[in-house]
Amino acid sequence: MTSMDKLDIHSERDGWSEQQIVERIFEAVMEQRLAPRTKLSESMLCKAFGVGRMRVRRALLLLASQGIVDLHSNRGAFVASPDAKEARDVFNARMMLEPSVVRQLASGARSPDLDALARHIEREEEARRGGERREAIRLSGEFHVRLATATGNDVVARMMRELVTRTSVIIGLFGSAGDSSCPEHEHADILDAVRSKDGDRAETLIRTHLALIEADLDLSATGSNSTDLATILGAR
Amino acid sequence: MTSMDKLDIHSERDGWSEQQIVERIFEAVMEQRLAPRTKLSESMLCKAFGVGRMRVRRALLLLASQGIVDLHSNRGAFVASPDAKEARDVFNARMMLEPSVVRQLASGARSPDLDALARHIEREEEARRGGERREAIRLSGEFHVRLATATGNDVVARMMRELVTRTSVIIGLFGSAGDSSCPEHEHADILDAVRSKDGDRAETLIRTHLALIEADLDLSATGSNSTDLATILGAR
DNA sequence: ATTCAATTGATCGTTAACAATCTCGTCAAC
DNA sequence: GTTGACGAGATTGTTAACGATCAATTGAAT
Repeated sequence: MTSMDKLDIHSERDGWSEQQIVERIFEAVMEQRLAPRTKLSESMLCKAFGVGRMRVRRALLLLASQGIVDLHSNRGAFVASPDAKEARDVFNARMMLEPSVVRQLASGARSPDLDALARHIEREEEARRGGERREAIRLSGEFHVRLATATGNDVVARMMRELVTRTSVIIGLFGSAGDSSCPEHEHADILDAVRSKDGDRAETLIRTHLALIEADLDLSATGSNSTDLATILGAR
Repeated sequence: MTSMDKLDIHSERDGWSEQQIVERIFEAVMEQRLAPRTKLSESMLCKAFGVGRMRVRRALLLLASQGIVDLHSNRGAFVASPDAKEARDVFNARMMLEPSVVRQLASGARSPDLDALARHIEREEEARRGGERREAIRLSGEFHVRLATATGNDVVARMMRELVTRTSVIIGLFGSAGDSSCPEHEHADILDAVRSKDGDRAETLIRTHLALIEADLDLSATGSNSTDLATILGAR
């Protein structure tokens, strides 16, 4: 139960609660259906969700506090477009957290949680085989979140959720041509290491896993801001 | 530059900006001037800061998203009162992050940053000697935040800021009689280890440092929520 | 043709009033 | 004496309208 869950659930009889709105935008960003720099106009969201401006603004403020969207005074909300440094910071933070997470899981994790992870990996590979790219991307990120939630630590779980989502934005921006979701069997390997209580191996595996994902990025490329140039010089 | 800093600064000609309000409440909580479960009524805050209800609500929502305050529908905002599990989760999260932070600093940190940390420790001991308990508590927590900011990783710095503040609340709730701020020379020792590029020692020192602080808590005590009774008795 | 300035249109930030909900004090019934 | 319901008061959630700010367009002058 993170602090967020402590917020009382508002009446949902009409429209969507703001948490649901946050969730939807969260997922859309993770699935890369909402591209960075996409404008999220208030009135647009109001109509889309059928709610008042209040809830939309609260949702946007919440998303902004998590680095998913950027707010510009009197100009509106936009899907975040992190620069190269921010990308490195996010990966660095994950490099700090995730090895400890899997090590802790290897030390002692509940079987049901591990089984759920195994099922998750199955769905993941299923989606990948089925060619459902969006679903595969989403599930691939969600796996890391589930690793964190499996520790039972809600604080860490919330942090990972935020970091993974920001990673999705980063991959969308800096991902090279190759399929951004390239874990292949890596997730399964990590889970195997956890199951055999080999903390060292699990830690090493997830380290190389993260390093691989980061290495697949082209951080020197057109930082986020150059989108401005593209927009100005190009179409529109 | 964290994502928060990307938010444009609003006009400050009248009253305080919401970020300033957040900062003030943040500090008040860290200095334990605002006790857990303290009600933060909107109208009260409006008068206190001389701003409209809008800014107060945005500030409260932001604080709620960071676990500093709890929001209850139609009842208002209250300073968070974490339970024992939440306390353990926060310390666990810090145990995951901070060793990596000091190890990274030991690997390579800029001298000016380390000098600033040294000066900070001086002010800290000065405040402790001077008997300024509040300032000592605040500086003691801020030291850990400054460690994180010294890495140059804004994402990690923001996380640490949140974790440290929540730790302040936790100490206020579960701290045993003894002075909660008992680091003595530990901060200086950690900085020494970092300066001599002894990553292993720095990691060990901060681990024991955190363990000591956590051990000083009485987590079995009357958790924050006397609602425990209701929960224990099976109410709800 | 290019540049600069003013106008226009749209969007956001703020305020004020209204409606819904909860707390607390009072009072009657058991 | 305790328990339950009830109503006044206060506080929050929501809505609607206003004012402010910024981007884009239009137009003229160089």
